[in-house]
Amino acid sequence: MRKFEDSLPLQLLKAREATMAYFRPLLQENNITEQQWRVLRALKAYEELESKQLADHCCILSPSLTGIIKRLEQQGYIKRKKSEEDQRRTLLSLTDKALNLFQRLSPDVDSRYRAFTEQYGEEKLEQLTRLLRELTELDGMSD
Amino acid sequence: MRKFEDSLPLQLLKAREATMAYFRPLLQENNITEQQWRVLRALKAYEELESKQLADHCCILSPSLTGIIKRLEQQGYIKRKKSEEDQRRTLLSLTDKALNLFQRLSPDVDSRYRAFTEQYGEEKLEQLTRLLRELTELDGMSD
DNA sequence: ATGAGATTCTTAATATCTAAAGTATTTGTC
DNA sequence: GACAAATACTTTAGATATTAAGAATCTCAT
Repeated sequence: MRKFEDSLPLQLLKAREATMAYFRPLLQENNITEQQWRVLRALKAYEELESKQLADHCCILSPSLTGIIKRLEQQGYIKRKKSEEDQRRTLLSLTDKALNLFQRLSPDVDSRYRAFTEQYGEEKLEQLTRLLRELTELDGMSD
Repeated sequence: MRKFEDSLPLQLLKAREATMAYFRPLLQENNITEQQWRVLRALKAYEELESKQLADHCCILSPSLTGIIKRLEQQGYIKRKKSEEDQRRTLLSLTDKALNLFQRLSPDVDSRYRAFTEQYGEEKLEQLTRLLRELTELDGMSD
């Protein structure tokens, strides 16, 4: 069996931690969790999404998302409405408060991202991104 | 700000999911969680560890590890003893039951790992490993 | 029109994450 | 040798992950 430290899942976990180290302080200062931030960013990118689609984009399971949505709604960052055509569906979108948050944080996010890119190397980042995409597209055993 | 799908943390998360997809079924069949498996593997590699060291190796925070240890102990996979020199320290190691588990699962783990390597490509895996290591060693903002 | 099956979302139960506080033990200093 | 600071671990509280089950709604063949 592979040596413990050579485990690919563990390496990916550590790499993710190292990357998040650049952004976590900013999120904490603004009382936003990592998952909340992921949800907000997805909604910013797609304007309006159903809960299921949002879960897929964010890699968060529906039951987890239910709670995250509830708390984000209480904090006034997102709003929900029932779909007209299909009463099962819930449509989610950002509030002005959330849009303001992005306005306020974007510069800092960008500068932290630049700091990371400079330290790691732009070329290596592109290579890494390509390798990760190819890995993700494998998905040879998805249920 | 970077496009949502281009977020490196998200890419790393998805890549980890894709990788785990190869091994998760095996763990589930044996009623072992992902974190438990990580802890068991670390203890197999290092024979005997203090709780703190184990937490570092596994990328699990101490408070989480406390519960994981407790459940693994109840299931008879690990044993603990107090250090003689320093009564604060807890020394952890695997039981025979855990060693048997490895004997039983290793062939399956290996074959799943080979399946993954063949599909992804050995050369790409080495490249990826190198890039991930360099990323992890950055750690330019760790507290 | 209707009932079986599918789809969307939620609830429930248990495990884990995270930050903060608490406990026990040890170390360094005076 | 007493005592403040450091260390190892646990506990607590709130948020999230995971699986299974439940509730509401929709689809479709009959």
